[in-house]
Amino acid sequence: MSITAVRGFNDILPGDTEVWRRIEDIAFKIFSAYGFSEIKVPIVEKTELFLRSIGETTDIVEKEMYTFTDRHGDSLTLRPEGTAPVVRAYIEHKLYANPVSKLYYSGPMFRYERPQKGRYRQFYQIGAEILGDLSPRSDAEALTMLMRLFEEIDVRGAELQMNSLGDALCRPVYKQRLKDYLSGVKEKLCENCRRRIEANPLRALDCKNPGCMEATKSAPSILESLCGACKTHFDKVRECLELSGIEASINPRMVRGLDYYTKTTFEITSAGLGSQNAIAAGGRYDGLVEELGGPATPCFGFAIGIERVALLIKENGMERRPLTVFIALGDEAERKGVALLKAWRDRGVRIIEDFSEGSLKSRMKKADRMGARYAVILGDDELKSGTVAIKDMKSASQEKVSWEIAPDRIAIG
RNA sequence: GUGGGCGUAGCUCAACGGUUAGAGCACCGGACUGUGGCUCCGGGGGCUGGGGGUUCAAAUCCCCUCGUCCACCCCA
Repeated sequence: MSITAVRGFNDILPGDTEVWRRIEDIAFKIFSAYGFSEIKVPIVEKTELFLRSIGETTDIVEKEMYTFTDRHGDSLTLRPEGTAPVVRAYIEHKLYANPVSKLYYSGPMFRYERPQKGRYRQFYQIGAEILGDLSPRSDAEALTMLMRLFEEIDVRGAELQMNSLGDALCRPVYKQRLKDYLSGVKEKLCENCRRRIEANPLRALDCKNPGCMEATKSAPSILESLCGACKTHFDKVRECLELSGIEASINPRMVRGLDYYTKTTFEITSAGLGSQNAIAAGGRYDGLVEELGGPATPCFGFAIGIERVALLIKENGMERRPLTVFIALGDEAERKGVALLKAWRDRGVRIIEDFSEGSLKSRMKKADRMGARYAVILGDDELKSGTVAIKDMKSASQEKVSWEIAPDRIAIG
């Protein structure tokens, strides 16, 4: 058996790469319009960064990280998400000297999970972070930008769900109320959720076990436990979204898997992806920068799962620049072809030569198979007259054109 | 990490435990000596994912393993 790729690590092949390229191009264009700049951060970070940001008791940290010791004896980790590295860089380079930093990134993330459709061990995210803006309008603006992106790349049926997780003031109070409630219905909960009462009570609200869903039906809602500041913030976000014409449904049971979130959290899902249906998610993390050693800085950020978005728009026909296949007949034509191709490509024409020696028939067939828009034939007749025969593969019409103007003809589809 | 389905030609899939594992599409060649797509004819392709076991006989049954998909868990 020959060597294969590592489980959960995929090759993205031509056909798909065009879709990916388009997603990235449109995202970057829209982000730029909203004033964001690109940041590139390393794929490997010190393990401690993720322990402190994501949370030591989260699933990601406890069982999904690619952690190893390097030759120097340092514990390093392949980044499982993009926010922590960006925040690290923000602090390290003192970007907080600026009034606000709007940053976006794109690249691979790594989590040791069981691969599934739309879930791989190396997966790609496009993310954006607003650092240094406490206004609820920046939450709404980021969400508006995101929904605009999905509209532009033609993702159908993207649904926005939101929640607020409160802050350091009101979340602990709510957590206790929820713990008390859950303890009261402990008998009806699944084994998993019983453990959650102490470890992570919010998770119980998210459980799909029918018994748990029934038992938590009348559990206290976090939205009713928000402190004044958090409530005002959440209301403002909703108002701004409405003003932007963005529909959002409120889901007080939606919980995030990372510890650093505060106030607004959200998830955008799309039908047709099975159970891995979140195509983007994120929220506010007002405490993270300080937690990692920087000045207190309110932030909002999100990440998009490129594989999942690519699955949704795969059907859309990708337009490419027209391809031309060059067919030279005979030694002299081949020599002339070398010079012509060089000159034409320098002018930006997308053209490949068919170097095979089969019959013209078979070479035409090959050109057709390669998806050529045009076939350019250079034989004895054309050599004499300083022309090439350009065959339009769609209409089957053919004309002889001088070497000078041929590249203009085949440049257009 | 748990439970389940599925791995046969490049692709989609056939083949009751029993000849040399087939079909469609794709590919290559010919009919058509400088012209593709349609038609007809011919051809090449497979360690049946891998390893072990049961059997006179395994693509088929059993075990292990790898991969993939679904659900759970979790998440983008």
